[in-house]
Parts: sequence; C-alpha cells; structure tokens
Amino acid sequence: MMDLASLAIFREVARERSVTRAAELLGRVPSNVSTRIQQIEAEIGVPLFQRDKRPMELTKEGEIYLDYVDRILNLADEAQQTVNPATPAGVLRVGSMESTAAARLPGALAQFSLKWPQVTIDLSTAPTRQLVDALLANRIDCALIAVPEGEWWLAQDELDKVPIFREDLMLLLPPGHPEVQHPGEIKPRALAAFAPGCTYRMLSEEWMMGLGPARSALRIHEVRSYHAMVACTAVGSCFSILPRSVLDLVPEVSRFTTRYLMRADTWLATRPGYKTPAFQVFREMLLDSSDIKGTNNNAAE
Amino acid sequence: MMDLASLAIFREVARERSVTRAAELLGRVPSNVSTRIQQIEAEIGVPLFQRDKRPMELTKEGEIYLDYVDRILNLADEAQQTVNPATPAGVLRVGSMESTAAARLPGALAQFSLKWPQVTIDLSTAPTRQLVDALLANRIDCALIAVPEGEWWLAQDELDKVPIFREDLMLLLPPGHPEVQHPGEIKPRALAAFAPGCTYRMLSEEWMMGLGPARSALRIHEVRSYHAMVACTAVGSCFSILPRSVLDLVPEVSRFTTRYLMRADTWLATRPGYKTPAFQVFREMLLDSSDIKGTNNNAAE
DNA sequence: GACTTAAATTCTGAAAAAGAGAATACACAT
DNA sequence: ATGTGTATTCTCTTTTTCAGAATTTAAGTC
Repeated sequence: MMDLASLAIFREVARERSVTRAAELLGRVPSNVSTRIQQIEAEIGVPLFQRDKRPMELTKEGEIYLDYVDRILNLADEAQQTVNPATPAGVLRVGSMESTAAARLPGALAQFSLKWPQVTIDLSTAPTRQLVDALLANRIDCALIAVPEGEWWLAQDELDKVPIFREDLMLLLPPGHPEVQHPGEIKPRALAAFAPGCTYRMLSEEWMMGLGPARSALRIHEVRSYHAMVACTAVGSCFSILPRSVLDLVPEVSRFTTRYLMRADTWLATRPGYKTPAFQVFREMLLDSSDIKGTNNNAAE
Repeated sequence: MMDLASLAIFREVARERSVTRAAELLGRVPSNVSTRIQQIEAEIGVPLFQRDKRPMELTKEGEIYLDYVDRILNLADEAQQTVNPATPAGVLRVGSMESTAAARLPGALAQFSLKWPQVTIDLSTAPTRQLVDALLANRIDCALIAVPEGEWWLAQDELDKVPIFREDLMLLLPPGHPEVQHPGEIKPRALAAFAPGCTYRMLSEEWMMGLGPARSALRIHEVRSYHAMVACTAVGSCFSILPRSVLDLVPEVSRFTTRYLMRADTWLATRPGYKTPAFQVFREMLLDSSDIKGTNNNAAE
C-alpha cells in the first residue's frame, strides 16, 4: 500500500521538477526515487508526470494529486507534533506582512532557529487579507497580520488571535516637505502602497478620505517592497504610510518629514485549535521579543 | 517511514478494540497487526493503547491520533478516487434525513450496491442541521437534506446542492379526527417531532405559529423515529407532520386524518468541489429514482 | 542531422522489512 | 489458583527496498 515516504518523494520531485535534485535533497539515489514515483503511478493507475518533456512536468492529474499529497503530509506532520509535544519539531509555515518580516522577525527568527533547530520555519509574506485566506485554506499554519481596531471583516471566532507587536503607523513625506496637520496639506499626488489586501493601505486610504474631502481622487502607486516605497518617497513623487518599526530601519530617516498617524497592532493568528508544540514555542518567542508582553494572551490556553 | 497501511491497521484496531478482530477484518495475522501498532508507537514516540486494560483502550494521545488518521485516510481515498475516475470505488459517506432514509433510500441503495459493488456506502442519519455541520467538518461526503424554500440559514455557496426528491409535507392527525383548515382546529396538545435541527420540525413550528396565534405554547414531544411518531399519533396524544413518501409506508394510513401542508424538497449537498466518481454515480442513481428528473442539475458539471 | 550532455530509467545483487505460524506472556474470569 | 481468550515475542520465509552500474531518452550545439 501507499507509503507516506513515497508521497514525500513525489512532492519533492514535483517541487523540483527533477528526479536527480529531489534524490539529492532526500538523501536517496535517483533510481530509487524514480521507482517510487512509478509505484505510485501504478497504484493510482494514472501517470503523474509527462516523461516526454525534459524539465519534467506534472500531468493534470499530477497537479490534483499533488494538492492532496500536500494536505496529507501536512496533516501527518501536525498529528505527530500534536500527539507528542515533548519535542518541538517539524515544519511551521509562517505567513507575515512585509513590514513585520522586515522589522520584527529577523532577530526573533535567528534566535528561534538557534534554540529550536529541529523546527523548520517556512516563511512567506503577503498582505493581511491574503494571509487570512491562506490560513483558512491551510496553506500556512499561522500568520502575523494587522487587525484594524474596532471593525474587522472576519467573523469573530473564525481564527484564534493574540496581539504581538504594538505598531505606530507613520506618515512619511519627502525630505524638506513642510509639517502637515491634514491630508489636504500633503503635496505629492500619489500614495506609495502595497497591493490591495494590505491593512495599512486600507487604513491609509481611510485617513486620506476621512479628513481631506478635496482629495477625492487619491492616486496609488503600487510597490512591492518597503525599499521601493521609501525610494519613491525620497524622490518626492510619492508619500507613504508605514509602521515606525520599519521607519527605524531607513538610513537617514531624519531627513524626511514624518508624522504619527495611528496605532495598528500586529496579531498572531491561527486556525482555531491549532496548537503544535512548534507553534507554541514560536508564539512564546514572539511574545518575549514583543512590546505587549503577556497581556491577554492566555485566552487560548 | 509511516505507511498508510499501518494507519488503516491502527484505525481498525481502534474501532474494534481488538487486535484479533482487526486482523481478521483486514485479512492479516494478529502478530503482524500487533507489530505494526508498535511500529507506529515507536515512530511517534507515544503509546496509543493502554495494554493493561483488557478490552484494549485508546490512550488520550491515541484518541487525538485516531482523529488525524481518519482525516488522512479519507483524504488519501478521496485523492485516489478524484485522480482516477475510471473506476468508482472506495468509501462514500452518505448522511441522510430520517425520512429520506426510510422512504427513498432502501430501493436506490439496493440497486446501487448491485451495480457498483466496489463502492462501500457508509450511511448515517441525522437532522438537516447536524448533517450540514457534519458535511462542513468532513465527517461525511454528501448529505440528503431539506432546504426550506426561500430562506436558508446557510451561505449561498458554502455547499453544492442539487434537488433530488419532491416531498409533500403532510399533517397527520389521529384516526377519527375531523378535517382541519387552521392550526387552531387541531385537538391534540403536542406535536411529535424530531430533535431540533430538523427542517420539517422548523417548518411545522412556523406553520403552527403563523396561522394560530392562540396556540402560542406549542408542546413538542420529541421522538427518535417515524415509527414512534406515527404510534404517538395513532394513540391520539399527538399529531405530527411528515412527508407523504413516509406516510405511504404506514400501514392503514387511510384510518388517519391527513391534510396537505406544503412542499419541502430534498437536496443532495456536498462540499464545494467534491466530485469523486463514486459520488457521481451515486448522484446519477438518485436522480434516476427521483421525481425531479434532470431539471437544473447540470450547474455543477 | 550527427554529436554532446545531462537526466531519467532499467537491471542486478545485497540489505532490510514484512509476513505467517508456533510459542509465550498476560489480563480477566470463575 | 487456574482456565480462557488475547496480545505479544520469536523464528523463519518471502517480499520489498536500496544502491550502483549500464542503458535509454530528451534537448541543445555545431
């Protein structure tokens, strides 16, 4: 019958599109990997790869099967971790906003991988909205997201959440720009921001709208990184809004004109009930490096 | 590494609480089953059974692990079926209302198991509400439920649905009871009905309330089967509301007073995207034995 | 279109694991 | 205590997995 090892082999080959590379990564010999794939194909009765293409390509069925295999292997990993909490180990799939990944995670993650070398952290970044989707679709295990205070477009108990970082959202204006009190006084025509789904962008847009009725047509220049965002602002063509913790990383911030806007805390969210030891130590680690130390974070216990 | 066969063995032993019986059911020898269990325990590092109890009992970790194993094996089965639609096979977990199971399924299922002996049908019954929960929690694969026309407490696209049976909801009054036009004219004090979550019960209550304002305190006698419901009504202490198809099964119905109330169609629902060949032939079979033949049932194709 | 190259597959013998069946240990009953 | 039905251990046989060499195959190069 089917072996989880075979499924892991299939997953690796599918990812690498190569028997040889997969074999190296798995510490096996190519002939072995090749046969295991063929065994799976024989068992399910469907070819998984197109052998007549040289960078090996998955067949349509292969794609579907890979999706199932991913879910099965994640479940198996989670089962192992949940049932034997003695040793945090395995994979923890972390999703994070760009800002948190830039300003908060590097230190914490370095520390974490030293203390828990058995845990592999799989980090990906995306805007808050997409992170929530990924979480609910089981593509990641936990996410660092910005929850706008008060209103919240996700049902109350659809996710477990703990506040982790207190962030001040700052207005960043080009160097030499005069201080402003109202959105209307901002000179650059466009806001540099991330793709839709980003909570900060949403908050920024609200602030612009709410206070400056004249500024009804807010232009948005979409960027893919904070470096790009700051660069655009430095040049004077845009202004931007970003957390103070990221601002602190910008060399020579003092040349820019900045202004405090609002609070926007970062939360650590999971699917309800997800509680592997790897995740628990990860959460502890984040709370330790946090400025909101030990507030209401025992609700989930 | 872990073998799906091992997981299936563990599941069987956990179900049967016996190595010997599990071995028989799986066509294996007990020593083999015993060792596979021990291999799993060695791999996950946690004992799954309490060996000092004689009907073997799962440990706490065993319970948790069993839950994961169930999900993993169901996924694997679904993967196999989805990816190779050639041969409908494997397990199809069907949930049904009591009424449908009584009046509609026996014939259809008998026919089905003759035509598709490779498919094992796992039938359970529950009220509509609970069936929907079970479906979303992945405890069953499809469900035969009553969707009240118009209003519907489930989000539009949370489930895929097809109408299967046209049901007439009938009022059943004790033998000799005079014909009624309004709820107020009903003599028995109590309605015999299933547990809350039953759509028919909900519709019944609405009908009673909507038309008879005097009858504000409707007493409900909860029953667990239609036989009990009919028996209570025969005795004269209750009245009841049930689909005509079930009524047709009652011996000597003609002695009772009956009256048509409303339509309440039965739908076949699945999680969105669930489409194994076993399910597809099951759906075809139901549609064939249905009175709503081939209406709007190609939306899901 | 032949040649090169890198990669997948097939073939083979050695090593490891799983299986059956008999013997043993164990929990619960009387 | 002693018997009975189960689970486990032990031993041997069969099956499967694995590594390494040989072979085939797909794509790029002259």
